[in-house]
Amino acid sequence: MLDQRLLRDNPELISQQLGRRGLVLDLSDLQAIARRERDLEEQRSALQAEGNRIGKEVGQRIQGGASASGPEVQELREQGNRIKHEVAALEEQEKALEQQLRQQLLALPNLPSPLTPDGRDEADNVVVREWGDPRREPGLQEHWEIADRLGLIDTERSTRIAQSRFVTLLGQGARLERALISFMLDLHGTKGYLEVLPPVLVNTASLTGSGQLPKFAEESFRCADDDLWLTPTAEVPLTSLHRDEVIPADQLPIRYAAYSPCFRREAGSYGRDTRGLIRLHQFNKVELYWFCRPEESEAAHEQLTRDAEAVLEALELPYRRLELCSGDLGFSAARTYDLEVWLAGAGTYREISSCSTCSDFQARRAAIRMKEGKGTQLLHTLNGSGLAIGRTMAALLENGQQADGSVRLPAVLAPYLGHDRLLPPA
RNA sequence: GGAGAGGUGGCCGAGUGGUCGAAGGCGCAGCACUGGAAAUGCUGUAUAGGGGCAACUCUAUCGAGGGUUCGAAUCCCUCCCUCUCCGCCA
Repeated sequence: MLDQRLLRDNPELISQQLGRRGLVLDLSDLQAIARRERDLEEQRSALQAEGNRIGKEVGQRIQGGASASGPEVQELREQGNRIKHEVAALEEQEKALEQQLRQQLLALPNLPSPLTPDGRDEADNVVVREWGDPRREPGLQEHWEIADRLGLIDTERSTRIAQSRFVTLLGQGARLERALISFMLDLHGTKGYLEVLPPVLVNTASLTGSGQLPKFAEESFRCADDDLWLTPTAEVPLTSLHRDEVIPADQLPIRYAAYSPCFRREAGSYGRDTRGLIRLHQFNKVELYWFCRPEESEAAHEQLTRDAEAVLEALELPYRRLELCSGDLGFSAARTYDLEVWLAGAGTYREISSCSTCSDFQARRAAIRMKEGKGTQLLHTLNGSGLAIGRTMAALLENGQQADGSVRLPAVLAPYLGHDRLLPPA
């Protein structure tokens, strides 16, 4: 959420910055609402002060011996009553405005960072760096073909169990998935991340705090009988881990690495990536998350991204880092690096991680502050995949495929699997 | 799901209609005392929003929302949450 004070004082700045995202907004009405709300608050609190004064005087007079039903006390009571009603009327208006304001503010995305390059859409994203040596031989298989051939996944039967866009992992496939989760959590653990296994059913407040609601309700699965949703990413529970808290500044930065299954409706992507492990309603992910001081967030963003890249490098997967342009930023992000892994079979790079700094946007929504000396201030939050497990497996299969039909796996996984090669079933 | 108990400041804990943002204690910070420390003493120590250059000041907040009242932490209603016991259960 954006700062109401900024809205009151400088709505042009907001429109201009959101303009970089491609939004055309006239915020003068919203500004008027914000100002009117503040004026009402002023009026109301002055009236309340008067009411408090009268209440005290009544008490003093009665205790001083005046009759509770005497004329002067009676007069004060009537005054008090009148004020009470006026206050109630003002409060009603104020609440209505407040609600309107909040509702509209919650629907506005974050301001892009000054460091975010301008651009319309993904075509304007900037390749920042490339790592590794992509295989480009002809005749390489795509991951679902390999997975199918090696008996790692069963897509068809998953439809029977659930729907399309679900996958069941079998045998070596299930083991590899589990190994990747463990490997990533272990790796991040050595870098100071605290491992977290959060609830994957989250309430509305949690989804609102991290920015998925109210705008993107159609992207999440909801439980009909409860105020609970299936989380689309561990970013949601991790943000709310500290919702409504004031954190002593000397405890920052706080860093978490969480494994969770993630659930997404993938509305509007019919027909895209229908095969394999790329786009599923349920997938596994290890998520990295930072809470830090505002002045640290830029460096934190680089570090978090490096920590995600370290996974790809350890797994010997070629990748490139993109900096998203202003028009391609996610709702809560001020600045984002996407990591794209090379898929040798498909012959393309595919997103495998998205590392964002959200400035104080989520912190304001979720009321997460830090305390240093006296007074509190909003902190900054950052998140990034480290990494999406299914896409990692896809990359390992495509990049590691061998002429003999086996798949060579990176050495770092051997301790988890007991071998470094997937062989076709005998 | 059934029965009961309870939700007060960073923590513990008083407070059943009147000047209570809230006694007392602990913790924390500053000062004094000390060679230094402990102990002791004094002072201070919530959050949000508004006004003010500032000192400061106004309003709200005792789980949440509504009600009674001139006035509510205290009374009434609804809801949420926590704990204990029973049932069920991985």
